Amino acid sequence: MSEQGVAVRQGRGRRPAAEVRQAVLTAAGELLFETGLTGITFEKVAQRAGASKMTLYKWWPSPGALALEAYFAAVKASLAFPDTGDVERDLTSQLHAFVHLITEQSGGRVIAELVGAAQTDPDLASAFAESYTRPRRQLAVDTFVRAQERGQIRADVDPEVLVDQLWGACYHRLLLPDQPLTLAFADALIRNLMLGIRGPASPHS
Amino acid sequence: MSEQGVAVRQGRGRRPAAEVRQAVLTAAGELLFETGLTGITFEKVAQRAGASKMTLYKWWPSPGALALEAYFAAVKASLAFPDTGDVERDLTSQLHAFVHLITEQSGGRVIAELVGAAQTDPDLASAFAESYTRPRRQLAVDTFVRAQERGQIRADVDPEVLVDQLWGACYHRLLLPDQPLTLAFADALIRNLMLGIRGPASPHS
DNA sequence: TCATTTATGGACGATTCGTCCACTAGTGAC
DNA sequence: GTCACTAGTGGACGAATCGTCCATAAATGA
Repeated sequence: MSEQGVAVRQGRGRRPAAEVRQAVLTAAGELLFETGLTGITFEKVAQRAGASKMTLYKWWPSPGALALEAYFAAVKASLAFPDTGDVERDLTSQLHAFVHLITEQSGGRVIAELVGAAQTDPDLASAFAESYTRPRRQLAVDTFVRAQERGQIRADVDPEVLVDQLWGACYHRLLLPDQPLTLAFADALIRNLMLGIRGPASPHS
Repeated sequence: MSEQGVAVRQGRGRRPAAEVRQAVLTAAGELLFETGLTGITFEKVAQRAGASKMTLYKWWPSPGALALEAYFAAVKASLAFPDTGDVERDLTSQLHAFVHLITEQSGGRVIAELVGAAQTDPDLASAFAESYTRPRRQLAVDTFVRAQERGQIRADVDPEVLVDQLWGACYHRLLLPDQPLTLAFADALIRNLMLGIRGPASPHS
């Protein structure tokens, strides 16, 4: 564990690349959780890491890219999905874990700010899609496909749509907050999809 | 970049407040759709509107707040929901309209950038929630409540959750793009919820 | 050992930001 | 209609930040 605060380093000349890289990522991660994405500038990170600004400009295309890498280096986001053979159970535990992640302290705020910054930074957007959105979607889709093969979910349902109706709904409450993001909400999401919401008076198709 | 749209105005002294306000909102709206939210700074807007920077600082707390107001002034977002007595039809037409809005040219980009900026600007966030998120959610919830009274949707379903599973899913594809945001997607959202996705081998009844 | 590579501290111009000023035209009371 | 008050205008200013560029010196690898 690194010391919180500014790492003052004296001396000119070269430092081992691996050492610098680690110091920069650590400093960026600390700043990210302390001050949010706004606190991430090459200048501040370089100062805290005891590194030269020029080095950061050389290694990362933008502060956002650095923040993204620092975030993943810091949380080592566990992407593992359970597979017990029961979709509903697997989805519940996975969604609960997700809700915990983005509800706890700065976890959700950091993700929200990264998503937010990606809206005006194409490079960050593609980096985020590549290293976060796409792999996570794929794991969820795989879960649905397995459930379809087991007959637990109708075969004519598009798994990609389900991802948006479960995780997307959670992101909605994170990014456009109005209603609370709770475990009960996650349960309701799954229940609505599994059982359907149609009432007795609804016209059949 | 060209000088298109710059309103050159000469003369010192005072101008009527209403005139200035209109000029500022118009200029901000143009800039918003031309260059995105990034193009909205007090300096640039003031120059284009032929207004003084100080006036803008006096009237709006931040460029984001100005952009938000300019956006609504520009699009006069129609919030009207149809009510034909058939939920599924009403939801479909409303979701289609929404998909059109955020799919067409800059409409979606502007909203995405506003939501994005709100992640790091608390003032903009609350303004956005107040004038956009909350009223829109309410209208959707009202639709669901009416449907429940008609027996078209089960009474034990939380309308707020449905909002996230329909509109939230669309925002998900807008803000964390990976899969296309189409009318067919909107239809699939509604179908999944109305019918349910459970297959014959699902362990729960 | 020694030539090469590369990070360091520091400094630089350019840009943008928020504030302040003197000036003057619009506004409203009388 | 007059006149004092209000409020927007152009311009300028310091502060802060950005991206870039040095000369220097430590690490690297042959």
